[in-house]
Amino acid sequence: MIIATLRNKLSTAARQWARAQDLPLPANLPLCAPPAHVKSDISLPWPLAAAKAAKKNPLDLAKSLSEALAKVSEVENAVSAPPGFVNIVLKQTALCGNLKAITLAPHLYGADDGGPKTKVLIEFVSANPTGPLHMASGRGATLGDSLVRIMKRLGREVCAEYYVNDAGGRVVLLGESILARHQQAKGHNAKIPDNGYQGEYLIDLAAAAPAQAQSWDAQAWGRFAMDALLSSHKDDMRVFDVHFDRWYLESELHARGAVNDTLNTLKSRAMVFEKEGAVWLGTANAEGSADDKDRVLVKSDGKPTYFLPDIAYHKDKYDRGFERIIDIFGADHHGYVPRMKAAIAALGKPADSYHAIVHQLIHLYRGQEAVKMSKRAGTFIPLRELIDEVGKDACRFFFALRTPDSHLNFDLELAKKQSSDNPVFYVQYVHARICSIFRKAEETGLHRAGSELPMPNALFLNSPAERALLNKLAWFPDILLDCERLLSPHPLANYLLELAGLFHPFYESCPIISAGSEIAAARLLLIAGVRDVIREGLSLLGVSSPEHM
RNA sequence: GCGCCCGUGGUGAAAUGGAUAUCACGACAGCCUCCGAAGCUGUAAGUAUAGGUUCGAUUCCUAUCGGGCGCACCA
Repeated sequence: MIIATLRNKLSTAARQWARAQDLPLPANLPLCAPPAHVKSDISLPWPLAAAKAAKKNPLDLAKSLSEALAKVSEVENAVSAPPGFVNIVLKQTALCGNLKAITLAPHLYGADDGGPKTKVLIEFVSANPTGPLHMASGRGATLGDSLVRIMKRLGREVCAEYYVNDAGGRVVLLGESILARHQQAKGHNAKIPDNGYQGEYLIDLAAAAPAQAQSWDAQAWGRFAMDALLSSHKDDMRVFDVHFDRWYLESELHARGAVNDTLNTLKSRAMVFEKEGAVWLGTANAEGSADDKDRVLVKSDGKPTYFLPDIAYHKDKYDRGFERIIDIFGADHHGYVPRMKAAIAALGKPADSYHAIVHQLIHLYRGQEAVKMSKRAGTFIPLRELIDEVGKDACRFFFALRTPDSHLNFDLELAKKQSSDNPVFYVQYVHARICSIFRKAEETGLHRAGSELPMPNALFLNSPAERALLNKLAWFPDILLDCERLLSPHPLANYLLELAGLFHPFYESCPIISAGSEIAAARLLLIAGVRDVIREGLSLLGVSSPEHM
């Protein structure tokens, strides 16, 4: 946790310096990893930002600050660089101490940084149980699950939920659709409703129904299909290594009257009005409202829209004590965000307690041709097919590499063909290679399995390739904080790719088994650190770390 | 029409307003008697366009062009 330690020490030193200079105190001193051509471990751009307000030359500020920071015990040297950076080189002993700490307790590296203990609920996927999960759900699942893992490691109290829309008119519509498939299978001339579910998965599902299904009505068929599809969603998530603390059923809300209670709450807060026989949430003209329209809560036929139970569900999240609510949506639902924000405000909850992550959609191609994905029309690629064809690790890493904002095109045929080019294997290969080196070290008697490697002499691990690895390992905890701040695992995936990229040049230039025993021990410690950080990092992404490939 | 998101080498992506824009795939030229060649070394190639703000813009603002998505008493 050397970067976190340095952040504290450098900030303290900078505050003392600023006081002596009669300058405004830097609230937090941002530490950056320097660009490739700068040969230092930490870079501080702060003097550039502060120069204007202080009415000083940034380079002069940097020079003066660097002298103050050079006194921090972990700092080898601190120098100013134009136009106003402070570049810091860390002591070899400090980086080696960090390395040693990683290998002693890899699972604690980057863990619990003493940050906020707010209770967080992250809801994701939440696909309707009216068809198999499709490929696009893989993106939200990867995003949510990786984020939950990262935040848990950082010591946050976070729960993952999947909301299941198992109530309302969809049950009957699904039932009518599968019943038609059932009758077609018996040779009858049955028609799937126009707005029903055309997907061929209902043919197999109808065939799998028990004997007593002969007497079922559409409602019973719908119940049967929905149970089966929900169960397939659970299987898919298990295979994709995505964990939910709770599968929250919409029917639970109706069963215990939470939907009506929520309506009454909104009424008592004077957020509701009646018009044309329907009940509306008056969000259009509410002060500071996120939404520009009023929304129907109860239709003129007396039935609630999807929106009212959704509000009830979100109210329940707050009622259960969660202080921060994060919803993950695909871009096809982004229009939903303003109205949910307005609903949160209508419930009297603070606006900043609710956050929606909107990830862009995956556009599916077959060759040059775009394929429109639709569960109703049955034109989609099931997530399960993608996992089976490309592999869980490759899928998750592929999705984890991109920001939620990126629009990505996906050609399944290409993905299958190129799956061996997937960057995840580049990272996993480093892990397997290091494991192989340890096996070799044991065979040759250089190292005993399970024995502790000594703290290296400061004269070792000094070559550029070794220093680069030591430095990169030091930034891992900071990367996890970036992921939390950006609410996305993509900085971690990119970090692992860069770490792996630094290992291979080291491997080429620094032999281990054939080196002298002291150097060998130091290098074994270094690669143990790389191995551990890769394993920890991949596991946060839900990706395995094989010892052989 | 209105709103949200995105335009980065041939392809796919990265870069809290910071330094000489990073990585992988592909291309080209090399490297296995040597701890795993799923690897390494080197070369060529990039911020859609036009303005603006700034000491500094891939990043912020405006316009244009291109693409995705959304604008129900469906969910």
